[in-house]
Amino acid sequence: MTKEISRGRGRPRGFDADEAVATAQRLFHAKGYDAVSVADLTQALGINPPSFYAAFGSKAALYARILDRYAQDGAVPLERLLRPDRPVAECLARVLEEAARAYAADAGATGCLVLEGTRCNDEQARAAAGTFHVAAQRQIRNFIAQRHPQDADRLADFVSTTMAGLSASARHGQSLDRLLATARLAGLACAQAIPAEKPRSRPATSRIKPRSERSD
Amino acid sequence: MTKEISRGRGRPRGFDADEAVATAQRLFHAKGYDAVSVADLTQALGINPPSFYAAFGSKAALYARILDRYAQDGAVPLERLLRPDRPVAECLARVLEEAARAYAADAGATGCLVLEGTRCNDEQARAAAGTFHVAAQRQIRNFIAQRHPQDADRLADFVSTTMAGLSASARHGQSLDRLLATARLAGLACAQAIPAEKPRSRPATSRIKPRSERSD
DNA sequence: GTTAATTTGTAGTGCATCGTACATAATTAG
DNA sequence: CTAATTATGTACGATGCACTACAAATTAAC
Repeated sequence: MTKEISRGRGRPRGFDADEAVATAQRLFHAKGYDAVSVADLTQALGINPPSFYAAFGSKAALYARILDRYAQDGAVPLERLLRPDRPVAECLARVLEEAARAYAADAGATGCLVLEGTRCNDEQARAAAGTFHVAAQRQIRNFIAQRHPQDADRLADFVSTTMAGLSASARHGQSLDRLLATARLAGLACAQAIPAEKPRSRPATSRIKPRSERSD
Repeated sequence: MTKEISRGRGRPRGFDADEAVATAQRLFHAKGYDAVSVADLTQALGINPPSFYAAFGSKAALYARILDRYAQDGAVPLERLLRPDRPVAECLARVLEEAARAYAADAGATGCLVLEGTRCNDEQARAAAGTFHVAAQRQIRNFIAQRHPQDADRLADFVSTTMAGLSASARHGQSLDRLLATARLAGLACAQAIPAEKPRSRPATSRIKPRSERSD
């Protein structure tokens, strides 16, 4: 019903913008922001520079749009994993495990798009990625603080730093198995650091986590 | 006595090469390989491009020379920290702690020069940094394998990944205190992962580590 | 059909990059 | 003093970068 809203008067666009964003996301994720030139993008999209700038404004603006898309779809789904009805340590372990999976999911686009973006040399792109990064850090910190306020800072730092390490090691070519082993070891460290939630290191009920939310 | 060896016949060099390397190291460490242009270097050194290329060959060659210097002086001294006469877990914890200190030592040049160099966009520079990175990884792995061969792979991965995370978090602006807290938590995880070396989590002899090797 | 609006393709602008040609300066060997 | 050798300064080359001016093309509105 709302299909004709975007059908303005002029010449219709010769390519699909959403599809182009997905293609560009793959490129940015695979090579990093700096290593992708506008020429690379226009060639991959089969368009010319004026079409690119008319559609997306600039390379940095397209990148910001892609970060939004990534935070909703491809990233680690913090909202689903940080559950108030589960032990904090278990949730953090799941976050680290899912990060390992996400960062190794595509062999041609390893690591975290946001975390790697915080290292690029373009100021706008770096700021855009940084916004998502600090938002994720704060989300983790606030989740911990609700039940373990005294340990929130250092545990959130540990989780964030471990995620950054996982992203780096994924970029260095480590396999999913190796990343998962590291994530699980870090998850155990989280459990050890939380003092009195579950006195035993393993959950006494031996409840099996449902696999419905697994990404693979 | 060996001062005249380099005194060839021609016009003497108008600047000190070693001093220039140190200056360039600061620049590369502060801004990253890609963000430092030859113009930045020549300006910082007070020389012109021909002098730069005559002395160092190329930007990548100078960077390789700097990596050598860094591996000897500024990096985490693995040879001193991985001691056969101390528990493996204690040594790994020391490595992580010293990494945190080194990565936050200079507020204007945070992170690890090698680890950050593995992410740059120049193929030569990336390969040079990668060589030092894999050498350090193997050194850690071999150290663990001498006494705990079954846990060497996953523990070495955990330590390497944590160091990469510490470097990233240092670049993100985390203070030394926060990095140290993360490093210590990861160090405890190492101790937990090693099965039967020291059954208690704290060394029973309560032996105080000598401070002679501390860098600060 | 005419006009307004939007996209497209060609070509190019301005800028930064790494690296160099060439003449000149400064030093030593003979 | 002369010649050989090395470093320097000026200026430039070649390439890649993000981005755009402009006219032609394609559509909807009237």
